[in-house]
Amino acid sequence: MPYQILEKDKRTKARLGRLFTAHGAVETPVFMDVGTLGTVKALTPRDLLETRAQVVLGNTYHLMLRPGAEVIAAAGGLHEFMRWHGPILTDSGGFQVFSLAKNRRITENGCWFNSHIDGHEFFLGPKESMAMQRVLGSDIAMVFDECLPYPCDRARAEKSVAQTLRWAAACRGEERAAGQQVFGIVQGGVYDDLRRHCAEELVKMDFDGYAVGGVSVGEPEECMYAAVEASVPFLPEEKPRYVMGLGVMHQMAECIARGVDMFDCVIPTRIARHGTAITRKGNVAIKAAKWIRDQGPVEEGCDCYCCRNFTRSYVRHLIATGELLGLHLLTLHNVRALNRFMEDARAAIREGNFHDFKEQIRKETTQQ
RNA sequence: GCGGGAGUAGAUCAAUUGGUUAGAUCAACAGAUUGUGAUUCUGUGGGUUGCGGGUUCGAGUCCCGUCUCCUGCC
Repeated sequence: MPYQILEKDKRTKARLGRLFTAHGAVETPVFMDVGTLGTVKALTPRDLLETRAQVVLGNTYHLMLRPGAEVIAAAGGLHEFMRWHGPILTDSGGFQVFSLAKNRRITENGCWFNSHIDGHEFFLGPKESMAMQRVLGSDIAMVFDECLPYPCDRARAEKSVAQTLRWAAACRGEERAAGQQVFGIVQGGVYDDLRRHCAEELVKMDFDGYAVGGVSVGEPEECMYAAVEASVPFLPEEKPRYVMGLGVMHQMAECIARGVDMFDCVIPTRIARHGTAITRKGNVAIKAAKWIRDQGPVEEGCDCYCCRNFTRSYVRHLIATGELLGLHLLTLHNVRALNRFMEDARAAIREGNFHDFKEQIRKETTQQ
């Protein structure tokens, strides 16, 4: 039994669970850190352990180009290569079908890309993606899908969903690494019936878990929740649900309340590198002048290494001068901030007051 | 003392033979960022063109004076 539900919230659809992987159990709801190129930018695996990170993401498209399958195979897989011995989830490259849309053309069996690095042409489809994820040896592999843009007309969405389903079936039929789970991905844009259809067809293929994809691609927030509501109810209760690309606290809380267990996002690491801290009182631009002499921590009450040891004044100085330590410390904080958020969310579910927790998060992080 | 060169935004520099509202890049400040093409992107503020005269319809630009700095020569 790879997924176990420990507790269900009464007022919302929130669940407390445990996902078992080849590299350990994951307490859900969980936020997973994005480490596209085999590193969560600016952090070591030791740092990740300290922040109590549970899962790290890798990216098939990017790792396939650099360093390439042979190098990672020679290292014995991604865990060994990057020396992260906890669970790894690999994205299939489906997001790059969206984010690198200028450099690719879709065909029946997959996608021709022109490398964003040197322009050379190469092919990535369900078969190639699963082969690469097998080499990576991730605990959870994602099916190769097409992440649809927003807006997207009905005809295109229909065609794309049909193709995503064909690709999902192809991925399902591929061989896996030892102990590797595979998750399907629900697409369908803003069209509820397409979402439902996609979810139901995926469920027939019997994946280990299911993701909601194609959200947070520029649509209004209500559309995002609508897409989750149009997908999650048609997924099996006893399997983990994962909304891809979400990392804003109140948005994750809303999704947890709708029965979602897993999230990932570049937000904490990216905005850290741009000088912004995630806190329970909303985002704080640490690079702002008003902190220039501030002797308080980045976030009051935070237990991370950055907040326990350094002042806003100092971290601001590091960011302002472009010092590497600034990127490191703020990344460390932001990663810890989201892990702490999830720890509190799990505690709230356990204690039966997740609804209030969610409302409080919304109120306090979105005020002003 | 004499000759030459240079003075323009906080910094480094642009600006056609004199011609619209003196620009650019850093810096500063503000905002974005959602399965990373991201140490990124967008925006804003900022000028007595060393100073004082003159010529001209019009001067950063030409002329005179003056100050400062750099450089060469005695």
